[in-house]
Amino acid sequence: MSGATSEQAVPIGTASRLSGVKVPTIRYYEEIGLLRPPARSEGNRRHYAGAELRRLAFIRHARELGFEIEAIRTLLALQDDPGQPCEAADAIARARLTEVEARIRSLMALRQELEQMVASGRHGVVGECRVIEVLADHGQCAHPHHHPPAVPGRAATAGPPRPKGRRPG
Amino acid sequence: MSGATSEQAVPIGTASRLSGVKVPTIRYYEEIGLLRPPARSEGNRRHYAGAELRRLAFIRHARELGFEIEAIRTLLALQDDPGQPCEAADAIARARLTEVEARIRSLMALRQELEQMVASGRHGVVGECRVIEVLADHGQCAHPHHHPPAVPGRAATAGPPRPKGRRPG
DNA sequence: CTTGCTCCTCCAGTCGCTGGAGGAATTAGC
DNA sequence: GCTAATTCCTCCAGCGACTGGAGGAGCAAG
Repeated sequence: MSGATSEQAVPIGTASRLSGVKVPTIRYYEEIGLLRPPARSEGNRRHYAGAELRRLAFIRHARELGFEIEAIRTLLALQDDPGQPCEAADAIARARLTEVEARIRSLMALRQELEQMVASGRHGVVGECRVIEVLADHGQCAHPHHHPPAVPGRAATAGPPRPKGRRPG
Repeated sequence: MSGATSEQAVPIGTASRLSGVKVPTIRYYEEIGLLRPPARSEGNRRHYAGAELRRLAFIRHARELGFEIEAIRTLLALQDDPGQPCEAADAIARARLTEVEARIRSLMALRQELEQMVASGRHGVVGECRVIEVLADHGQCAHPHHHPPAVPGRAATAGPPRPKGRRPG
């Protein structure tokens, strides 16, 4: 909207360089409907102009912050319709913040355990290796960072490590 | 090694409950060679005894700590051979610790940005929504948490968000 | 003896890309 | 004008680490 110097359309490679999003990823975003199909040249090449480039930068930034594709889809829809109430966008961001906070807590617990593992200094052989030992015996963990994996009689049916997909941020 | 009360073989469902690893996941571990194929009953059912159950617990714990399958493969091989030097295991654990530390730093930067996004209080419409605004304009980020996505003339060919695969810990 | 549970194998799908094959079009240099 | 290099096109398979469903066999209890 404001003073963008270059409002001309650029090919996909340039869009990639400008946004930091790889070429196949840009095409992928188009395929899944995050990015609208851009205009094509005579020779069938995609050409991206200001609006699409801004959209791409938006997506990139949101991905860096770890928003899922579906969340970004919602955010983009909201952006396209500036009269909408802002609550939905706020809610998405707050949900993401909660996730990030939980993840930080979890990682800090893991860090502590890993630190204790590697802190015991160099010892010759695996037979007396603290790393292997601690991995083999969960009871040696100082703190209950993750749910106890259940040892003796019966156990929790619930969650193994984590569900699925990657998590960028 | 020490006093395991039940040394009898159990079926896969029980092994799952004991270890906290889902049944299909146990079969998957066997398929990719992390777990050795256990003995089978007459009716072709898997039966897990002490050693395999311990191996499964080891894998589970290592996965919780975010070790990749290939790292776990190495750790298991080391465990099987207690005369080996411990360095390899230490190195794997230290590498993982470094990863976790980097991830914590990155997440804390994201948290900060997300906090700023949501901190601006409730405002009516998307048109003046800080969340959307900040996402659209990377320049509004307080700190350079992620590499600048390249705006004007030329830009970095290098890395978008993150490479691949999931990351549990 | 039937009901209901667990188990078997096989295979496709998840998420968010990534990269290769095979070919067309554009651009750069001579 | 011609060639060579680069960029682009589409299609499709693969990554990691599972997850879950279909369709069927086995087994233990009532």
